[in-house]
Parts: sequence; C-alpha cells; structure tokens
Amino acid sequence: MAELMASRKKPPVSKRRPSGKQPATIRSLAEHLKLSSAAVSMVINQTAKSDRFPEKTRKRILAAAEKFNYRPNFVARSLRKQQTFTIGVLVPEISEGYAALVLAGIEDYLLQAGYFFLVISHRHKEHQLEQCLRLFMDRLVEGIITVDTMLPREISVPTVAVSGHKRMAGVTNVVLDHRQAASLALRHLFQLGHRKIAFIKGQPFSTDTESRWSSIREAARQLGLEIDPKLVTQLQADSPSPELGYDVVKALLAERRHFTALFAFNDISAIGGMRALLDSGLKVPSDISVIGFDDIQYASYQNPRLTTIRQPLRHMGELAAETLIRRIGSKEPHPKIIAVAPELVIRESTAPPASSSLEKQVDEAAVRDWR
Amino acid sequence: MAELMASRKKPPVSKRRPSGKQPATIRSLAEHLKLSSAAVSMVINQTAKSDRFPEKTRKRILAAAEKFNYRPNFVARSLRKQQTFTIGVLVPEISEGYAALVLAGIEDYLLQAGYFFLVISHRHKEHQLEQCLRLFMDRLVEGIITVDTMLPREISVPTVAVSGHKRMAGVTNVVLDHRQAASLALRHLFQLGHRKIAFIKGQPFSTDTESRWSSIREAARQLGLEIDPKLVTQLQADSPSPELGYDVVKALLAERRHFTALFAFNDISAIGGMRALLDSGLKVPSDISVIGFDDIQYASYQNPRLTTIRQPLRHMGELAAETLIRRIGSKEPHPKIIAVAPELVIRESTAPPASSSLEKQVDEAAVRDWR
DNA sequence: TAGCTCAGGTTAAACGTTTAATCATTTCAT
DNA sequence: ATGAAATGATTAAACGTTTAACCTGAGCTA
Repeated sequence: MAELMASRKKPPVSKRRPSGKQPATIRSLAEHLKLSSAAVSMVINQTAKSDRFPEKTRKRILAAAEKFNYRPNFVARSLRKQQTFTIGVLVPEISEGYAALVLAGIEDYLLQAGYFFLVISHRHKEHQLEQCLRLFMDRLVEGIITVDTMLPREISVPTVAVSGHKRMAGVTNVVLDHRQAASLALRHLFQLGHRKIAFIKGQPFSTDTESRWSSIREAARQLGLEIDPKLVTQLQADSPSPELGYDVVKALLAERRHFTALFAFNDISAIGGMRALLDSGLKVPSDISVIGFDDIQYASYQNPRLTTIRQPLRHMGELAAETLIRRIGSKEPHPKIIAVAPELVIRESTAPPASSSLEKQVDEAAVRDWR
Repeated sequence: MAELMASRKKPPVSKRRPSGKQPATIRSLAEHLKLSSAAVSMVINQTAKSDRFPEKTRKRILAAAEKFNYRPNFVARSLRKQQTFTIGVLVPEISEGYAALVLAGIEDYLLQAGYFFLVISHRHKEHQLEQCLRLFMDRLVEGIITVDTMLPREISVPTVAVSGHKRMAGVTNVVLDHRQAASLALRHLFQLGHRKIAFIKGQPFSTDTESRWSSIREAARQLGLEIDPKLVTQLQADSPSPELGYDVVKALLAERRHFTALFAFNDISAIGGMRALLDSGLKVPSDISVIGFDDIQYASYQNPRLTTIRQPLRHMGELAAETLIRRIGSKEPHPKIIAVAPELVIRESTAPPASSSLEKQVDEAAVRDWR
C-alpha cells in the first residue's frame, strides 16, 4: 500500500524552473526559494497576513520575483477570485464620434482603476442586443455600460446607461440635463428674435430623442413659443450621417414653409441641414439660423462655424465608469440618475432673423422675463 | 489506512446543485446526470472523442445543459487551454476618428472569429508605450494590433501594425499604398495646372508622416514638379485637430508666399487649413485649391466639399484582424506587408488655378505622359 | 478459456492563484 | 517543567475546464 501511495504521489518536480524559457509562476518561484507557494503569494500581494513574514523573507521573495520577472497570471487569479476586472461596453457603433468620445472617457477612468473593457457595437439592430449581452455574460464581465442603447431586459450585473432614456430597475442613468439644454438653445433663438423655428427630431431608436423633444416642447411652452407641427421633421435611417439632415431640410424647403431658424437634433444633422440650406441658395445665418447639439470637433470648423449645445460626452463616460466601479462590490443603494450640465456655445450660425420678420417687437417683455 | 484514505477523500457532495441559484457548471451537470465531468465536457464541446458516446447519452447531456442554462466558464477554459481569445489594440487615442474607424473594422472581424479585444490609447506619449504593452501582456492577449503607433521593442506575441512605418521583425504591416496615393493626388493637382503647391506634413510622431512625404517627393520628381521647401510646413502638436492646420496655413499666409494649391497631410488639417484661407478672404477653390487625405465623414460636408484621397480605414482594420488571427496558432511564415489601394475622391475644393498663373501651358506634355 | 476488441465510459492531473486552516518551533511567563 | 503565546511558516482545497490515460464488462474469436 505504501508503495502504491508512493507511486501515485510522484515527486512534484516542476518542469518549469524559474530560469527556463517559460514565464515564472508563483510555484516556480516558491520552489526556487524553497518556500510554499502560499508564502510567495501572500508576500507578493501584500495580503493582510503578509506581515507575519519577517522582512528578510519578504525581501527574498520580492527579489526573486523581480529577478525572474514574475507577472501574475491574470486568468488564474480571475478564476480563483471570481473577479475578471473586466466590464462590457455596448455602443451603437464604435466609429461614430459620439460613442468614441464616451469610450475615451470610460477608458480614462477604467484603466487607472485596474479594469479593462470589452466593446461590442450592435449596429442599431435591436435583435442583436440579446446576443451582445450574452457575449458579455459569457466573458463574465463584472458590469456593463450602455451608450445610447435601450436594454431589452434586466441584467444580472451592475449596469450604467449613458443616455438611455428608459428607466430600468438596477440601472443608473448618466444623462444630459435635457431641460436645461433645450431651454438654453431655445432661449438663445428666442432672444435673437426667432419665432418660426424648424426642428429636426432624432431617430426613433435613439434613446435621447424623446426626452430631448419633450424638453424642447416644455421650454417652448414656458417661452410662450408655438411649435408648428409642420416644421417638425424626424431623422429616419439607422446610422447617423449628415446626409439624413440634408435630406430632411431639402424636403422641408421643398414644401416652401417659412422659418427663420433650424434646431437640429445633433451636430451631424445640423451640418447636413446647413449644407442643404447653402445648396438652396440660402445664407446662414442671415437668412436662416442653425443650432446643433453635441459640439463635435468639426462643429467649430464649419463655414459658418456652428452654434451648438455642448454635451460633455467624455466626462459622461468617465462618470459612468466611476459610478459603475463604485457599484461593483458595494451592495449599497446606487444613484438612479446622474445629470450633467449642457453648455451653450455661440458661434456664427445663429443671428437675428432678417428684418422682414414681423414678430420682432411683440415679445420683448417675455424675453426680459427669462433673463 | 483505509480509514485515513476515507477521511481524506471526503464524499464530494456539490454545494452547487444545478437547480440552485448559482450558475450551472460542468460538474454540477455531471453530478445531476450521474456522469463524469469528462463526459459532459467532451459532449458539450463536441471534441473528437465525443462520438464514443451513444446518441442517447449525448442527448441527455445536451438537454440538461439546455435546461439548466449551462454556459461554459470562459476564465476556467482560458486557464486550462492557455488561450484567452483576446487581443490587444493599441491606438493613439480612441476618440480620434481615424482610430475609431480602424477599431470598427477590427471589431467586425474579431467578433465573428470568437475573439474580443482590449483597447488602450497611449495619448501620443511615447513613454507610455511600454506600460501599455505590459498591461496587454499581463492580460495574456494572444496578439496585438497597433494603429499608427511605433513600437518600442519586439513583442513576444504576433503583432500587426496598421500604418506603422518602421519595419520590425515579426510584425506584419497593413498600410496604404502611399506611392499610389501621392501620385493620385499630385497628378490631380498637376493636371489641373497647379505648379506652386504648399504642403502640410504630418506630426513627427505619426507613423505615416515619413512614408507619405517621401512618396510625395517621388511623385513630384516623376512629374517634373519642383517642391519649394518654403512652402512645406509641418504639424507640430500631439493630438490632431483642425486647429493645427489652421495655424500652419495662417503662418504660411503671413509670409506672403505665393501658392495655388494646398496638399494637407490629412482631412483634419485640410479642414483647418481651408478655414484659415476662408478667414483670410481667399476663395476655395477659385483662389486656392485644397486636397486632403483620409476622406473622413465630414469631408463631404465642408463648404466647399473637400477633395481628398480616401483611405479604406475600416477595411484596413478588418484586414489587420484577419491577418492577426491567421498568424495566431500557425507557425507558418507571415506576410511582411499588406498594402491597400487609395482612391481619389474629387469634390469641390480643387479646380484649375486662377488664370493669373503663368506656368499653365508649360507642361502639357508631361501631363499626357502620365495619363 | 484465454485473449482480443470495442463500446462506453471514468480518473486524475493540470492550468496558476488564493486562502482558510493547520502546524512546528521557539520564547516566555508561571 | 509546563502551558500559552508568538513566530514563521506549510497544507490542501478550491475556482471550472480539459484531456491523456486508464478502466470495465460484454461480445467475439481461435
């Protein structure tokens, strides 16, 4: 029996001496130092009990780790600790400037927190969402950040939504303060004297479309400004592109409706819309003012430079990441919603309407009220 | 002795019945089915030996997996198989349109290949590169794709560089055919009649700067076109921004040098440069033609629309990913360089020079040579 | 009836860490 | 001399898979 035992329990001679080609492991270090792997692990991780080891031993261990260029195996550690230090980010499309900026903010925060992120874009296809989530869960992400995406169901890990309008149990929303944004933009146009304003609403699938639009209506109501439904159009196609704004404005012009200003859902469509105006022989801003939304990099390089509402996307990404990491591993109640402030950036695409407009003097009092 | 054995080998009653709250594991399934975990693993993975199990058993196993919603633990599998199905992508800055487009292409390919990717941006800081690489290696990525980034050293995993000019051992480069690109652009300007052309070179750190510039000189030589060093400027700051192009052109104009066309390193600087021309009261293209490089989304929405050389960035990303996955796990010699073709996109920002230019008739013959 | 083959599995180790529980010495107080 | 405490570790299990090697019994052959 003893022999049998002996034959079973072979002498565990490591094939992987720390001097070899293979990367050093805790075990190879331990063997080399003639210590147990527990000792090495504790000292290297500076775990609570590691001060039970005398200075001398600790030095020895750390020196060996240095010498053999030991790097902990992330996968093994993940398995043991049941933590992957990975989160999933779900965006409509990586290459869109909007998402890319939020991603940059997320990266800023996550890397310094020791986390990494995986990205998937669902390409505006709703039926893909479930599969995307599954891929994330299969990878054992510890949390999820969605960007401008409506989740199809509850998620079993902490989730933060950047610009997801639907409030869901367990999800923290990081959003722009749309009411303030709408108010800023509309007051700007109103104060300039505009009364006939055309609007481009966002795509139906965009999670910002509804809240932004209702905020605009509220701001209009407070200003006593009437919104002519005939002057409201909506972007339709899936992927944002200036083309969409272009087409929408061309259609509007074809109907020969009179308006003095255009408020676009985002800069992308504002740029397309402006282009349509220019192509139709209208001058911006002398004939028609244009205001956008987002303040993308190219807004200030349009001709004329685009007036817009700035959305601090990068900061929203950071905030989302920070909130998520806070939520992971703390069972405390999490914030339901985090709103960030917009900023009105006045450039060249807005100006008082041409003097042919009649309503000019009418509402001066109302303007003062809003100051 | 028997007793000792028994006491050591406790009955391995699982705490995790497949019906419980915990996710099902191979072991919990095996126990429930009264089979070994090996059997379950083999059948679920359809491993070579799985046909040793009769149809009946296989059905049972698969049914149980389905019923308990078994999902393989990715981390455990990675540890065991020593494969992470993860690659690292190193970019200058995630939010820059250039990188975002390449990333989108990479994602396209990788997801369908069962891989994920981690992104780090080095923010144009060379001293960060080493740390970025280390983070990747610590995460045990199976390969690395760099975008517009010069590696500081050789890497121990397969690597593909998108637009990295320095040829390094073991690295596959995916690049635009710069000679063709330069030739297309310059011939276009030349055929329009331009002889005095100003150039904006890229930032010193961009890996495309050198090859693009030398290709331009070569193309100029072949056309018999002289490049006036006084008309060559270089972008300086770290992060690309239209601002840089703006400043450079403003400086050029301040020196009162005469030129009829501007060839910018990329669309971003072309847009800034165009803005500077416009701000100085010059008309594009009637006074000065402008040609860019990349064909970013907003190029076609400039006023005037920007003529440019299109670079198929998304495709280059896909290609890079495909090449990398091919390289992983195959010891065959890999391609050293993969060149993709540029495309000249003629829009509104280029036109023949104002008739005041004198050289017009001189080189008609040379033009024909190049047809 | 010994030996072989084959079907249908099982065993146990391995991947590299972490960590709760335990152990062997020495030191110290009583 | 004895028990307690402190010191400085070790042991072994666990995380969830995968896989090479082995096992068992039935059926067949010579």
